[in-house]
Amino acid sequence: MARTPQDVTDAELSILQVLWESQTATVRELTERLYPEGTTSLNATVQKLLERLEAKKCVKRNRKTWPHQFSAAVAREVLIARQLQTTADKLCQGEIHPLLTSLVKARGLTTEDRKSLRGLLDELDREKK
Amino acid sequence: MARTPQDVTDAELSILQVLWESQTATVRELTERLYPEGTTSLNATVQKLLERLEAKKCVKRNRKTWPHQFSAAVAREVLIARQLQTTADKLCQGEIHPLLTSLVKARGLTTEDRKSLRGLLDELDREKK
DNA sequence: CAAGATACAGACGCAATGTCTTGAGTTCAA
DNA sequence: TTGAACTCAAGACATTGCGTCTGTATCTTG
Repeated sequence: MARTPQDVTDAELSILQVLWESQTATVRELTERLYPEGTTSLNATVQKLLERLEAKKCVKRNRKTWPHQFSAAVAREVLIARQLQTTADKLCQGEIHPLLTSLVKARGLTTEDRKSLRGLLDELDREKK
Repeated sequence: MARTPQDVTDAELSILQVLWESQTATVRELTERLYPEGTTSLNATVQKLLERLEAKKCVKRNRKTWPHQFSAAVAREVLIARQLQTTADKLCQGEIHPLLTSLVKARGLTTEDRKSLRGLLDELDREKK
């Protein structure tokens, strides 16, 4: 049973989190944000993580500027959707309905939440008609 | 940035999948089911996986019988919920609403699905009044 | 008791992932 | 223009997770 590598790893995700709020950032900025007390070698760490994110097409790099400017190439929503699909594949043979049921049954769904959900469902109904 | 071990690994999950349908099984039965062509050393592999699952309280072992009988100690639904929460924690600061939105917007939601969802929401509304 | 099966403890090996080293390229002030 | 300081790039390294295997103790049955 071979192991399946992660989509986006924890350290990589922490980088994306920053990029999602900052739009754009340099290696130095990211390092300072993520490892305020860190040594300078962590610059290389961040650089490597960015390199891997770029390979996964999760980050865009602008090589025209100096230093390079990095920005997110995937929205948070995309990662969420991807992760949900992975969960569905592993635990429900790809079905997403069980996930919905689980979430709806979970505590922490406010009246507001339920209302907005209904709104979404209504929209879908109208679309598919 | 330390790595976070997985809740239930892939190989472990494959064991649970079998237990979920069989209710109960021995090491031998599990091995034959999961590795039909396998060598006998895989018995030890399965044994080890069961041992780890037991430590994680995902599997119960009946030591009164010989050979031991194993059964699942967590329902699939629990793992689903746990996994969803993990996703929410990593990507939405614990909020589950974004997950719902993502799922509802995803393709593959039939009219039936939407109807049953509404049913669930109605139930909730009645509960909370 | 002997033989065969099962249980258990520990070790092994590979791959994933976070980190670091080194050397080359780039910019800019003196 | 040259040197100092910064950045980039490629690869190596260390730790750990995880699937697998070996060896030995323990149990059951004939």
